[in-house]
Amino acid sequence: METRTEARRPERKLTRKGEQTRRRIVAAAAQLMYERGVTEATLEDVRAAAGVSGSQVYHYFADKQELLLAVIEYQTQSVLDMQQPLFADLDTMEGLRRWRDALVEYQLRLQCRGGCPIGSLGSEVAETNPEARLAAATGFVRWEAAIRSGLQAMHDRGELDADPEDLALATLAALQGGLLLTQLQREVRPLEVALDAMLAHIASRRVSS
Amino acid sequence: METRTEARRPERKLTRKGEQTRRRIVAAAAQLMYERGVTEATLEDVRAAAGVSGSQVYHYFADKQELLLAVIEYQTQSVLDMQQPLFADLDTMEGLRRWRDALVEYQLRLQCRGGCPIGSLGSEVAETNPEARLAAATGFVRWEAAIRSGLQAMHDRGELDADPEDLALATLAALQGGLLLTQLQREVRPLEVALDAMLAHIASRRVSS
DNA sequence: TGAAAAATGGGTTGTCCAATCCAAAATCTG
DNA sequence: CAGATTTTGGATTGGACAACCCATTTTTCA
Repeated sequence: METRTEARRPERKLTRKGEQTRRRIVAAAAQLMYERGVTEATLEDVRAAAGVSGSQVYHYFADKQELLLAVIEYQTQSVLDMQQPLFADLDTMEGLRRWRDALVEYQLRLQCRGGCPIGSLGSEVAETNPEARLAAATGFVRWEAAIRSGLQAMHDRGELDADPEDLALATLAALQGGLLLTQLQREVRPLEVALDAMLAHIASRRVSS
Repeated sequence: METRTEARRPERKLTRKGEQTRRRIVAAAAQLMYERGVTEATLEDVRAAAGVSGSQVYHYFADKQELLLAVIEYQTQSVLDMQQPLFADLDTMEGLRRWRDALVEYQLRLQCRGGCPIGSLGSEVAETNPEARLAAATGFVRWEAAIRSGLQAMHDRGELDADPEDLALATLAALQGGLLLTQLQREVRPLEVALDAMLAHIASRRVSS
């Protein structure tokens, strides 16, 4: 797969059916790339998993690269959607703790497999695919913004004596590192202690008014 | 590349020259796999980069999998060797800070490219290659142990009111997450704030005797 | 020093996979 | 409903790459 630097081709108009088929392909590709990595997920696998035939994939995507970019956006949206209900409460320690618990719980359900969908993709493409690297980086920027907004609210209420931007970025880093180690060790403990340490750090910066 | 679960073949005896050639192959493979990822680093590339010809690679390694395992061990050793001088001082806040500075400095020199050699390999192979996943996990266990021993010394002196094992694991997680985000964003800030937050957390658990 | 073992060179094979093509069926739109 | 457009099916091609083979040269060591 070559890295393309050209502009995205103009979106063709899709019928309802076409839209559905496209969606199915992206979802199947996302799943396979998550399970096996980008290079090991062949378009033949994607074709079969999506239940489409022959040239379908190339009818909706110029090449594997374009499909990959769609998958990165799809995974970013999925990850954010899943946490959406929890983001609203990240302006209290209780909310942060519920968020932490949910992340740990989720990894347990997955038996510590898979890691972070964005992080895994990002790591794989970072050095060989500038466009995809940027897409993953953008996903993380959105994720970080969601975390920051809770901490910012805490800060605005005068309850936090630290830069919310730094704290949010550090928290996301701890989460990513925790997920990676959890994935490799097949134990949730790395994720738990990483998040706990970061929450303790945040708590220690709280102002007892 | 298929995942082999069989036992390692008995090491053949190597001459001095053979030893050197093997080393060159592993070093070249490590570099290429670091730059391009495992699947994109072809054995033809490795052959050329190592300056060996034709069947050399298969003379020293049964298949790509065996070479990959050798590379993971090689990278683990490299990473630990590079930090060795700093590990000894991880029992003081000053030592921890010097370690932090060195890691940040190193990423700056690399222009934030490449990420962590072990983490990148680990992430790529985690879900498709149990043996390689285990090798990467083992590398991290060794790394964690090196960090822990400093914190353990602090704890043993009664200067640290926290579990050194948890702190070491959390610190490694923050480091890994920081490296990943730094690699994707091409800025050192994620690594800086992740490590700073963790050092601040450790400092906050210090006992002012 | 000479036979055995190890190292090297280069060619070959079979498979897998991204990408392309052409024609047929379904769907939309005036 | 009819012509245009979109969607689908299946077959094919061309290239890349892991893995294998055998002959030749170099090194070891008895």
